[in-house]
Amino acid sequence: MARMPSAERRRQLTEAAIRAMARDGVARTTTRSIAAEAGVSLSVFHYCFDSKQELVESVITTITDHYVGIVKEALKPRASLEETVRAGFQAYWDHVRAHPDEHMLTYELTQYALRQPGFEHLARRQYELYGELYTDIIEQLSKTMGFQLAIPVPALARYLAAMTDGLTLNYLVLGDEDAWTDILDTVTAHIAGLVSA
Amino acid sequence: MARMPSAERRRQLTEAAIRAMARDGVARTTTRSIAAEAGVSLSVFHYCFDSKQELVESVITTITDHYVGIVKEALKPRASLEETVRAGFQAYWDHVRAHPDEHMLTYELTQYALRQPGFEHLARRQYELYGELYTDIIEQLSKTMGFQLAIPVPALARYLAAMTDGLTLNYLVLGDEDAWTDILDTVTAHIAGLVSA
DNA sequence: AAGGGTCCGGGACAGTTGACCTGATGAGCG
DNA sequence: CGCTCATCAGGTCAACTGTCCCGGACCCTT
Repeated sequence: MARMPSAERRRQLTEAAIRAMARDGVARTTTRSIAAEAGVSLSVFHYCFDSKQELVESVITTITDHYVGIVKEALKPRASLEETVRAGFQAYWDHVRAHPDEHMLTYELTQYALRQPGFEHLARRQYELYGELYTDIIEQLSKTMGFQLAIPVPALARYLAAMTDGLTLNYLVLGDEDAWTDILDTVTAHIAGLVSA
Repeated sequence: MARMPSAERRRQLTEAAIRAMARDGVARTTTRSIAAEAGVSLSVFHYCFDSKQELVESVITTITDHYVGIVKEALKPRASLEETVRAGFQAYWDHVRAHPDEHMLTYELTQYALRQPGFEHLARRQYELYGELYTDIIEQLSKTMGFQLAIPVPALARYLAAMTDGLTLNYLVLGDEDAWTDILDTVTAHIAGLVSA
């Protein structure tokens, strides 16, 4: 094995853990399978992390930040508001279809965190970041395109975050891509309707 | 312990498993803890179920049917459509607030089923039933109150199911009951707007 | 070149879990 | 009164998991 500083090894183990968890599920992912996925011995794992929980904490914060980056990336201002919203949803949706396991993992980790004593704050952080993410998007678009909202920004942000979350989970369970054109259209129209240009 | 036929004992063990899983989480629930919760010896468990998986299957179908019953119960026709929708959501929401663990369990079981080889169909069945549930509700209300829909019934049903699911999960993670008045109002208004009286 | 901190490997350990078995006891039904 | 079904206590077993220890290899500094 190539030697590398602990910090980098930690990052490598975190990435390996995400791959292993996305593939096998959180419950089936052991310290041994993570070490194997990273191509290092089990001892290295405990050299870099004091415990498995410490790694899971790293995994949760990493994948949450990653998720936020995905959504932020998806939304770029376009000609009309409706077009912007539609394209943003489409870009997000394309990512979900391309990496379903990774998105499924976010749900698993949420529940793992909620059940693990002392980890509840990580689950809350995850969903608070989702809310803040949509708050930022709304305010950014509001400045760029200029519109008034029918409801308070935090309420809209939370609604959008929750709805996107529910739609994603529903898709991950049921699949059936064709069914989503109508639904995304409905959502887009709704959002566009909530603002008055 | 009182003697009872195997079938009834199975039901009792299933209920005990739901309580134990809702309290401790699916991952921490062992055959021993379920037997203890039901107040029987571990032998009885294996007398009634060939394996733990057989019990989990029973748990998933039971809790899914239970959930469907809850939502069906929540929706009773009222004076106006908007009032009906609002009251239905409120009744459902009251149940979520009263039994958060039970609802959380439905999410855990979905993921358990998706990860357990041979159990994927149970997760799909769960979400298909959600879709059918809302389809029934829409058609029932459509007959009772008489209205036309702006989008296909299956699409609306799936959208409602997914949105409710997402809102519930968001609430279970973040809590903060006060924030939901605005959101439920928005949802209600949206649904009412999707139909033309 | 020598030393020491950093990193890595193999192996061992203790605890838990699901599954299974045995043998015995009781309750209720035909 | 049978005999079957249901229950129980107790223990065994193999597999797996997180954690830890010890020895050795590597690399940078002095």
